[in-house]
Amino acid sequence: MPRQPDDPRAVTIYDVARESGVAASTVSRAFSRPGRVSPATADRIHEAARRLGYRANPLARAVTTGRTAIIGLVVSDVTNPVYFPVIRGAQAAAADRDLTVLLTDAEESARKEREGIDRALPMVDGVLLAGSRMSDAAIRVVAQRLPVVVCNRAVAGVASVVTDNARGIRRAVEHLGSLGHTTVTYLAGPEASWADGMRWRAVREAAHELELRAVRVGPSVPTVAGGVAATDSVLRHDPTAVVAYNDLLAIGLLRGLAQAGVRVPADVSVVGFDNIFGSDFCTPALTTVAAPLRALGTEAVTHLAAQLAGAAPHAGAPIVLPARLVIRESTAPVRRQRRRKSTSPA
Amino acid sequence: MPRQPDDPRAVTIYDVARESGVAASTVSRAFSRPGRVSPATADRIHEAARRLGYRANPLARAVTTGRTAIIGLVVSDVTNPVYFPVIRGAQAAAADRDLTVLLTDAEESARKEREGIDRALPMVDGVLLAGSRMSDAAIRVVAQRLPVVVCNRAVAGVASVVTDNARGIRRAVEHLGSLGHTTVTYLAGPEASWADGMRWRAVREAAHELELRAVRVGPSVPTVAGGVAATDSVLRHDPTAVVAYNDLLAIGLLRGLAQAGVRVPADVSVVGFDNIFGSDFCTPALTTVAAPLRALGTEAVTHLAAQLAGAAPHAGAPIVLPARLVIRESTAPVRRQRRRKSTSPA
DNA sequence: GACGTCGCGGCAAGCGGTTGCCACCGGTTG
DNA sequence: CAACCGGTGGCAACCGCTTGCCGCGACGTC
Repeated sequence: MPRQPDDPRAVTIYDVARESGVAASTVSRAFSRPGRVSPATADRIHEAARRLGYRANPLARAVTTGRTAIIGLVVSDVTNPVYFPVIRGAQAAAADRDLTVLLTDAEESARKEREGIDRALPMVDGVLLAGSRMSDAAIRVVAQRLPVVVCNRAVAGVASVVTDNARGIRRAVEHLGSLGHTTVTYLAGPEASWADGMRWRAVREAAHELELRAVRVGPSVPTVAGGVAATDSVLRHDPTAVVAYNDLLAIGLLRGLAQAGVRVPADVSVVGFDNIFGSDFCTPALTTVAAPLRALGTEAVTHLAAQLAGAAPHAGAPIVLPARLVIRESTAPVRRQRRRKSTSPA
Repeated sequence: MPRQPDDPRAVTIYDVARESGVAASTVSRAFSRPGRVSPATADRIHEAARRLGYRANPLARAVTTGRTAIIGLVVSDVTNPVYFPVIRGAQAAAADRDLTVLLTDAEESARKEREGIDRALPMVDGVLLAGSRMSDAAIRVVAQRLPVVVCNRAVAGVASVVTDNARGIRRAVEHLGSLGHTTVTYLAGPEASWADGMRWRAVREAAHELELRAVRVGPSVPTVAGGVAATDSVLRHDPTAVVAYNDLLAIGLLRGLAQAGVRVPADVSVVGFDNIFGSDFCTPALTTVAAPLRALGTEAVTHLAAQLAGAAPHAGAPIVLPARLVIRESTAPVRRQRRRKSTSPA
């Protein structure tokens, strides 16, 4: 690699070394091993570095230390608004620790996810799985190669941080109960989703305790379109209150319901989960369980960073973050009569 | 760096070399210089590599070649839904070319943007600026260090890909005109925004040609909250039709208008710009100029990749991508009487 | 049969940092 | 006064991969 004269290569420790009259190793130490060189020399070196505009080449560093200070963030679908706050939180927390985030979008495809991970794996120090299509086993495989933290999912042996699904759902069901609803219909998300399982279970348990009836419809793809599509099956159960797996689904349902001429919340109450962008300005504004999305991101990075620093993986029970119920306009007291075709005259 | 026995270092070209009985350099060539080694040896090497599970270390490669195959993607705010499709498009196009995307969120702060770029710069081959808070000059500085493509902004001397603001706005104004509106009110976005300038100018020109009156109110921060906040100033102009700088603003305005008791579209028509997630399910569903968001991302990456491959920067006129008008429910024929305080009893 | 040509593989010098080890130095300590 | 010691800085080997250059043998040509 002949160094052309017109190739303004970045300045290296060697340049700084020459400039400040010390050996390259000393320059290196001045930066990465504070205290190892005398204050006087350190000053001289830093001064020279400043003058020359020296910036350590993270790649060269990485090749020796094996650490890149990059963490991978895998999302199943960048286009899904739930991830925005998560990404932001992760990004911010990473920046605080001088880590860089490498985002990988799986585009809802297991193959793309695999490819993305393969591409990223060799250059990251750790991985944050925020919504992964991979199997637990596959995740565990990755986890034994490098630190991994998963979001909103529990994988045995891997650190994870999750929303308090149970409490959140519990609040929602209580809310519905207090409005006089006697049965709550759960509109399920994807079969394979850990969170879906948790939420449905929570619905059932809360309903049981509060002496309500719980019914489940689904599964369905957790998108607005999925919600629209699920409308018929939902209506078939003649519900007065439905709790959706997530906001996307709930918003779709809202739409489907409107098209079907069912009034929300007059005829049926709807509550979502996540409190995503848009859940406040859809019509009616969605009552929803607000997941601590941003916190999920920051918390996950915090734990990942701890692992990078050598801490034990904290692979026991997931770290759970509190959710809260945001009551808006899609829930209301149950009507007396059953809606639609209920021939009973009141 | 003593290699501990319990340190399962990744397998290197040396391992593969030993396994297949050739020199490391041959292994290297077998991978990065197809045709340079005989088919027979290449096979042997690939076979050995497969057996050993060899994966090239991109960092080590980067340190010699100076190319990382990573491109930086800077967004002013990951939380802004406009970026989702852009990110996805960029990501997908990058993956096609075996490039990896390093996302940097500026969190709407120039300082954070600077920091993010500084962190990313040394390890990326090129940068995609999709919404940058930086000055043209600052961008040019970056651009002379490495390939840069900007989105939705024109910076002299830097390649850029933009939405056809003029045509898009033109369609919107025509639409409004055909509905009988005689004046269109433009709710401006941020002062410093290039796109805002383009859009306002386009409104004015289109209005002029169609013999409509154009008025401008703003600037305002381009968020839902900003839209809500701008409601009063908008109403002060007693508008019948407003086109907002973007959907976020439009959605906020919709909300503010609703609170103020102004009916959309009966009393005033509203059109947004971008066609972001949510613009279809807000109430009323927003008529908006659909920006080719995903295409912006893919196109930008395409051009960046071309530059990486040595192509000239195409720094002339921006590449412009077509927009189209999506007519939904927030626009309608103008009412006869003026709204609000029009004491006419209707 | 001597000589170019060409294909293929190896050697070794990097790329920019990091780090184990050692040498040197001024100051303590016995 | 010698042995010792902690603080500093330099030397040189490496990290994993790329690549310029060379050599070797097979083949083609006059």
